[in-house]
Order: sequence, then structure tokens, then C-alpha cells
Amino acid sequence: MPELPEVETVKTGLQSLIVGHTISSVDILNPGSFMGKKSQIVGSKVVSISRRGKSLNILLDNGMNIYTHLRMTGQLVYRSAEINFAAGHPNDSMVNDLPDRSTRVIIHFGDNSKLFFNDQRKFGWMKVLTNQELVNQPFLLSMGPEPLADGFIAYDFKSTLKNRKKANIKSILLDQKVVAGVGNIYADEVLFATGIHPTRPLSSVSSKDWSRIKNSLIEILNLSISLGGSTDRNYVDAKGQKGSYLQFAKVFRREGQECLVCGNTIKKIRVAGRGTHVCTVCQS
DNA sequence: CACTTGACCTGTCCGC
DNA sequence: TGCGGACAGGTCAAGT
Repeated sequence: MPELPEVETVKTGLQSLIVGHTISSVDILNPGSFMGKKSQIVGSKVVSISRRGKSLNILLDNGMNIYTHLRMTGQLVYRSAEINFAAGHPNDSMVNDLPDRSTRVIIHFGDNSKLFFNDQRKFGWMKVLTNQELVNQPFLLSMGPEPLADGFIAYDFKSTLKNRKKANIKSILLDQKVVAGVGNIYADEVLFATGIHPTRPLSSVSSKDWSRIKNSLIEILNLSISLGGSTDRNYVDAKGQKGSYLQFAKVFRREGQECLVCGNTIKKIRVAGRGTHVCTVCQS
């Protein structure tokens, strides 16, 4: 599921692949995936790509934006005019010729290259917005700080959360209003790294715990970015390549296997409506 | 207001 | 083999 490291990897890929390209036409295969008028983006040139939390923005030279969220199964895959098949993955059904049945929007560029917005479950979206509309998006206005931005280490979780005592730590880490970009994978990994059980109530999380959480978040997110993110099921980057962070995950998707620290069996429980991976010896 | 649960979708997997 | 149901998890709406 595209979380911060995955969206960051897509952003980096798109920066090298589509900046400077002019949009020549847009095919909307699923109207629910695309909000706004395509006439407002056709003829414009891509200026820059930016990320906030798990959301991505493509800025155009006419002042319009293509604000995008991949949600659970979204992909943004670029293909040049010459190469439609991804090279080197002959047996990989996830990286195939495009469009496929999950393709919802195709953005065509002047050099006949294309950007495919694929989204199996149709939860993701692209919104055409003016700069003013973009900055007024409620989702962006309420979003918490970027964990990889300067100053995050000084961020005071305790004061942000002063009215919240009963919630468990995992649902807090998943709350985009508290901190941006953390999803199920990295919440589980950070809580393992800090020895905190996911169901711990906020009232029992100390300042020292928060300090460990912040340091661990930064370390884990940076490691994942360096590995191209995590591919659990659907995620691929802008070139259609999978990420390899899950090879280094300590608990996520490791239920039934031995804890790499203590040897106890990793368990899968349900917290905040999410599948949650925990070592009950290392985490309390 | 804080917090929890269900809805949104589609594909995969598991048991019968 | 086919079929039903559980499950996957980001965000928002509706419920307690």
C-alpha cells in the first residue's frame, strides 16, 4: 500500500520522467477516478512533482495541478513511446503491458509517451485543481507534520495529543492529522523497533517513548526510501518496478515466523480495524 | 469532541 | 472444479 516511502519513490521517478513533458490528451477510462475537466490540463507542461504525506501533486505551467492519491492499489506508471512492456519481468503479471484492466486514466504526452494511472480497487483519485483550490483541500489543511522534514525531531506529540488519552498508539500513528505519511506497514515496524505494543493507550506513552518513535520513524522511512519502498501486493514505482523494503521488515507479514530478536513467534492481531503484527515478548 | 465501525471496491485465497 | 466468504488497508462518513 503506498505509504510515505512508496509515494516518495514515485515522486522521484516522475521528476526524472515527466517534468518538461506537454500533455497532449487524456483518456478517462473510469470517470470516478478523475475529478475536474481534462480540458484544463491538455496543452500544459509539467513543471514539478511534490509529495505531502501519501498524496502527490503534479504542477503544470498553466497554474493547474493534478492532485493525486493512490490510496490502496493505485499506481502511476510511465511508459515511453518505444517501450510499452517493462523490461526484465517476463513472468510478472503485476508489471505488464499497459493499459490493463486496472487502468483508470491515461495521460498522453507530446512525444507519444504515456502516464498510466492504474488502480485495481478504484479508491484512488486524480483531481484537477487551481493553486487556490489545492491549498484549500481540507485533507491538506488538516495534515500533520512531515516526518522527514527539518524540525520533526522537535515536534511535540504530547501537546498535539493533549486531549486524547484513550486511543491506542497504533491508531494515533495511522492518523494523518497527527503525523503525515504513516500507514499500516511502517506503524507496525516502528512500534516493534521501539518495543511498544500497538494496543498501548496513549496515556502510557512517555516523552522518552515519543522520542524513540520519532527517531525510529525517520530511520525506517529513510531505509525504505533507499530500497524503493515496500511491495506487499500492488505497489510499483513510476517505472513499474517493485520495492524491496519488506525483505528487511521485522514484523510486517511475518506472522507465524520467529522474531529476529528473541525467537518468539510473531503474532497477527487486529488493532484499529487493521491487521497488526507484533512480538509479544519484545513489545509491551 | 473523542473514538469506533462500516463503506467504498476488486482480486485473491481458503474451506467446503 | 465452483462457490461463498473472509481478507487486504487509506480515508471519510456515520454511529456511539
